[in-house]
Amino acid sequence: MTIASHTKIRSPRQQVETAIEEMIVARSPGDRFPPGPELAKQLGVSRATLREVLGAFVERGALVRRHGVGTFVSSRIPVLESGLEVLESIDSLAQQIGLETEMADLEVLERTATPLEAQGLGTPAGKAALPVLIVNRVIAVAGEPIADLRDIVPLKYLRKEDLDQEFRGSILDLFLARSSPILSTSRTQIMVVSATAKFAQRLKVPLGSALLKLGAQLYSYDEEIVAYSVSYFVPGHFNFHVMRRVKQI
Amino acid sequence: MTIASHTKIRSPRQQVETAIEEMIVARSPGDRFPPGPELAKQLGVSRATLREVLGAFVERGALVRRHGVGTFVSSRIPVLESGLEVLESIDSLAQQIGLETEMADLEVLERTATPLEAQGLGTPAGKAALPVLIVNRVIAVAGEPIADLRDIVPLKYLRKEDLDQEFRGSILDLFLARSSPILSTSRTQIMVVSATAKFAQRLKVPLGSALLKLGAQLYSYDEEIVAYSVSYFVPGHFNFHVMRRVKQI
DNA sequence: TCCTATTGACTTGTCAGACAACTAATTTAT
DNA sequence: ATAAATTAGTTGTCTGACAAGTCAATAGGA
Repeated sequence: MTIASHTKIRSPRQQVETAIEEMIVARSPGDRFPPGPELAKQLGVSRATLREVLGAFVERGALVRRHGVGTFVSSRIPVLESGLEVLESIDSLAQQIGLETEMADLEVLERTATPLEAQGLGTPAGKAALPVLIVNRVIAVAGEPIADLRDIVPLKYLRKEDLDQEFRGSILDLFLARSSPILSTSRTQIMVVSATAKFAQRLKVPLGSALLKLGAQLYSYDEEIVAYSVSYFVPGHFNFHVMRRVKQI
Repeated sequence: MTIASHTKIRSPRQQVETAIEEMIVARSPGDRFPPGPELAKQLGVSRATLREVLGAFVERGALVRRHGVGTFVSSRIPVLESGLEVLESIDSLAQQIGLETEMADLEVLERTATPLEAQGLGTPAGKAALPVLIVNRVIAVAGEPIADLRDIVPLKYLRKEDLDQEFRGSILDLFLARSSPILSTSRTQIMVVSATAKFAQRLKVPLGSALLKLGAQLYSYDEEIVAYSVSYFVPGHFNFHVMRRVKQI
């Protein structure tokens, strides 16, 4: 048994993924990519592996491949990975566009989940009461509230003690930093609601004004729901968008 | 030169794609997929091609692959392809869940685009006036309005004469049926607005109530914007959701 | 008996090299 | 000049093989 190095072992696939991503951001929309065989050699990887990775970027809409012609950077992506299809914390989103966020009204408590919360966590109804950690807070920029976030996490995955003084308000970032549980995807429902008295007060908006509500189940790599989060956004501060592919017939 | 058959030539990739899709819907979440080599032989295709297609489904979150273990149907997809990441017309969406839709207040006109519309179509400002076709209508179910749709299409791609008596209200479906232009993706902005007097009247909702607004650029295969559409949805009739992948660090 | 290695079968991940299919520009023939 | 044929370059697909990971069964030691 050799002494394990502390550098993470990254599979060829992962290496190529980040390399391609860097190549894309370094190029302008419409630019040509090096031909497959050449790029594969350059990255020290087989063409098959390279093709699998390129295919993923095509699927995401970042690259366009044309049979017999070439591979090109898509001309319709202003900034890579800024859409809703990638799950990132509000903090890192704000950081990318150079915003300083503040956290207000933080509230952390442990209790049993309400039926609605249990449903959001995918627990079959009628089961024993599920103990959860509730993290509630308001995100503000320059003193102006822009979002109200509530995370519901089964105690199995996170306890009150795990939140140290440095807690910046993002359960997602916490999980990613601990790398346990390992996260994979999130299923996010998109809704609109009118501000109730409670939210009107917390977000400093008129009663009954329109809010964007996102409800998200966070899935671990082994397909467990590790968190259910509900967010309310004040319009105008974030630009959410989604790349949708057309269902060919 | 042989006489061309009227059956569309489908590449191995496309054939495998539909085959896999059928396999997924025929299975239950968590079910095991046949091992790669076996499935490849069964579909009459090489394992490399199969892997590329499977990778696309993994990227979409419909399948999960585990090194050394197997490939499984994702347990987090209730119905395949019902999320926002796939662009389908309201009609086909409604049809899938067994709803009969009606079209009301249809309005079709040709004029030049307003600056805002031109911007939505990606035309550089200050250019010559862009002639467009405007298609406006309300979608209703059982007499109850659920959405207000407006499509803005440059006359280059669609003229008033192209809309026959059978026009069902969906520009998307029309383009798909004509298969010209060939569509690829759509970039959709997600917003919330309060109903103005105009929309309150058209959608029969209280003035100032919350509406979900989607603004979408429709891209052709050669990356031209062929339509800009703005939709207003009355809450509660559609469940929009998005699968978001977690950005690993 | 119980616990711990080891083995082996199975599956996905990666590799190498080759050829087919397609596109666009160039060249040739009419 | 126009149209057809050629050619170079690129993506699409195929074949067969081996590496790497997982898991259960088995053998060995306490």
